[in-house]
Amino acid sequence: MSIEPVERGSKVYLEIVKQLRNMIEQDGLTPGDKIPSERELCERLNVGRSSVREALRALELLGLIETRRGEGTFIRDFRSNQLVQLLGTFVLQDTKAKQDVIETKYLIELDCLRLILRRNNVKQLEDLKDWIESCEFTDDQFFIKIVELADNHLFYRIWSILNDYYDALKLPKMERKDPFYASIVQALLGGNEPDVLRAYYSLRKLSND
Amino acid sequence: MSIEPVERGSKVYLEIVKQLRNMIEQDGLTPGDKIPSERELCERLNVGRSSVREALRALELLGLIETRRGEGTFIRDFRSNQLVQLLGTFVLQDTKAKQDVIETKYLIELDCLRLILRRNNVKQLEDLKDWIESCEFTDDQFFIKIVELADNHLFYRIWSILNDYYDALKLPKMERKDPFYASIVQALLGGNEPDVLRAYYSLRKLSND
DNA sequence: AAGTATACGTGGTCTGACCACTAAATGGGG
DNA sequence: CCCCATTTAGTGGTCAGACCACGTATACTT
Repeated sequence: MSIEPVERGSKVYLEIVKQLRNMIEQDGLTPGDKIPSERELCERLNVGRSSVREALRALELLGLIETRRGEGTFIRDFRSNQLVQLLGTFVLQDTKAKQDVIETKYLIELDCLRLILRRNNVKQLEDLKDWIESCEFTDDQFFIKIVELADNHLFYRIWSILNDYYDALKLPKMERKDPFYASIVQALLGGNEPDVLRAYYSLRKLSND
Repeated sequence: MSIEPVERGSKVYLEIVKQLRNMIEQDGLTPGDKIPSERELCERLNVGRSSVREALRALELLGLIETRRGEGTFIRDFRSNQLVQLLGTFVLQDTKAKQDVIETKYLIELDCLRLILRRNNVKQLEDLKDWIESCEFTDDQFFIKIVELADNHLFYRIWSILNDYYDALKLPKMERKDPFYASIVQALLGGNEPDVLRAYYSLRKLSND
């Protein structure tokens, strides 16, 4: 466990990333927890500090860990981005990729609406209805609630990432259009899928082909 | 351009990432092109080699560049980037919920079927039809083709990850059921969404509520 | 001219040395 | 006894230099 196998062909820093992953999993570390110091990792894994740092810096740029000088390195809440902004400038210049982001975001939102229909939890929908009537909110905030109600953790993660990408792309943000949101919720309460889809398409100004 | 400002508070390796981005943009570098060597970057930016390497390793883990020992560092075709893959393994790590994996996988497969309908590329569908009639294939292989035809790179990546997890969960694999696949393709050719959904539900033995 | 041996440039890694910063241990004054 | 200033140990941040392993281009030999 403490030894770093030669792993010919593989780079040391990638091995360290792997080891860190195991470490996190086995020790059950969660966001906020501290991981061993750089120097301790050197000893435990029998590698140089530079290699450890290469691994940590990479994970940091990915937004998976956070380092505080003088304190240590900590696991981060992956939901938060950091990476998207970077990717936005590097990768997403490709228009096809942009289009994919938008398309995927919308389709997952639709999937979540369908899931909510399937769950058929009236109480939660009533709460949602009260919420949209009682306060101001953005498009993001509304769909965060939608995705949460869909009660599928994977979709939640994926949607969050996509939403961050969406922001990074500097795509025009939806302005508030309360009646549309209300009609979506109403359709959800009605339990009729076509109505829900129609309401969503209206909001997004899409044809419902 | 050649000097690295102090940028107090910011870390050097992040500055280098930024500089590299500018460099790539200004010089119009595209995938496959070579970027300056580590030692040259040290000089040009007045920083230590370790810092340069931290930046490069981070970008490498993101899949944005590729390094070949003895040759140099090259810009990579990010369309095939492993970022989502890597992020996936981290993000999914704590989400062992089998149900979510299955549900998400199926819903994305459905989304892809809808996308194919929307694309309405008859030729590709004809090719697919020929393929399923002419050779043996597994459920995976069939849906790989489906997801490819959907022509959305993000869905392709996400589905691949989910499929890997599906395997890892040791969930029962679909045995070949040719007539079902044929009917899905037939429905796609027909261009009628309800038919497609019905065919898919039959394959997966789901009720189409 | 072809094939081989050498030299050079590249990334890969380790070590040791500082610095800046934080937090815990220490100790003295009330 | 307690509180606050000081010291101290530990942490990340950065740099410099030294090797190594590998690929390529060069020069040399045949």
